[in-house]
Amino acid sequence: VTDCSFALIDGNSFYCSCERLFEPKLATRPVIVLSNNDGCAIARTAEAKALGIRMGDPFFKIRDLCRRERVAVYSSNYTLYGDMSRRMNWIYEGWARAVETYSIDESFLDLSHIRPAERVEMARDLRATVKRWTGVPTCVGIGPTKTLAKAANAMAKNDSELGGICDLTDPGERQARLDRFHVSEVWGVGPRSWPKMEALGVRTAGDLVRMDPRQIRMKFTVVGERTLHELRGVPCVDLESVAPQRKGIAVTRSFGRPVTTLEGLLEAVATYAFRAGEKLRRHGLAAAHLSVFAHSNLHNGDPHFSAGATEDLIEATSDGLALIAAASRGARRLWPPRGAKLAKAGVILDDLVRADHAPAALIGGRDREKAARMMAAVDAVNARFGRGAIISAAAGMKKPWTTKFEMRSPRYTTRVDELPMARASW
DNA sequence: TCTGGGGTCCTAGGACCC
DNA sequence: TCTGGGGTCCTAGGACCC
Repeated sequence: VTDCSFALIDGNSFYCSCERLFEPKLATRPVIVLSNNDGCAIARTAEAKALGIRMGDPFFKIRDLCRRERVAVYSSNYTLYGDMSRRMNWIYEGWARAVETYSIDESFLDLSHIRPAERVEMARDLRATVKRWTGVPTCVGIGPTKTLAKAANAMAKNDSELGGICDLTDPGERQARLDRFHVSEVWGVGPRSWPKMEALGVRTAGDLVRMDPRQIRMKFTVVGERTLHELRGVPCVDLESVAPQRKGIAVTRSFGRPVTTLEGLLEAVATYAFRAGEKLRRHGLAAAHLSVFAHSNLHNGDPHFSAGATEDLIEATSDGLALIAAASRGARRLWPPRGAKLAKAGVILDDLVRADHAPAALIGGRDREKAARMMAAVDAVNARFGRGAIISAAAGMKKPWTTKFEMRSPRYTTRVDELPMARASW
């Protein structure tokens, strides 16, 4: 085994940090960012956490607290976060032998080419550069496996004395720290597993390291066994510098207002299907199956309804209009909702194939050339004038059901008409 | 009393991640 | 009034093949 080394670098309270970039006066104020539909808190700064705001807290339950404590509240601005993420990854490429973009705010770096004694110094430079070039504060975890790098990253976050960097390369220090690291914080050990682990006497990551791999495999399958070996420093999970081909694409949204009519549902699924088509085309893929689902509010005691329908496409396609047609068929099949009000719907594409490998239907297919030319034109116009410049009429014009984003910041870095304004006086 | 031995594919459900 | 939106992988069991 060669001397592997990975780093996990991530943005601190990433969405909140992105919002702070263009509102410097928020630097010391608590900030939170809400999920789609302004539903729950999904990102909180340290100041917001200190006020007791938890991950996933419904906004309507903490609204008063936020007003009282002058918490800055934002809707999600994925365009901004995605662009900042792209900039950060571009920086990482210059430091690492290979980079795996793991999520919008986390990347694994392959540091095997850097001598062990120099890795922390390098991490310091990287953090400083990311801060200087993007403004986003980060933490770095270093270890001989991805699972250890991930744990190290969490340790760097939790222990302010570490200065944002934790290195678990040294076996002695590693063991000491793993013994103080609760097993529920380990990457791959979820809320279903850790109570079962505690029942086996496993409380910390260090306890897990000392277990018999065969016993862990029996109770937690190979997934659990891999985690154990990774914590021992034996790499079982490779760095994926090339993103594997997508297996499915979903566009699902809660409604800003409940939907009670078939027309409303048809507009919504047409909107989602069209958007799903855009994602397909950006990846050069086509879908052979399309599913539609809709359900009522699952939290508030309203009459319950939940249904889905899957449509076969005659041939795998990325044509937005063909997807809308299939989504409409699906929506009509699951209608009516038996008196329930619909709170959410979605479109899911499965069985994705590369568009240039998609077999053509012998009978009943469309004119694929023509459809492809039209979609290319639509994509070009929307790229230039903004998404939604051209839509399908089936998506509707008024859209009373549209998901709420009532506190969204401008798309500062990607839209000319939303550029930040600087004023100077002298 | 006793009923083969090897496969593949698909699906649903569970668990996990951010 | 009000509670997110994406993904992945593994396993067991059923259906089927020769």
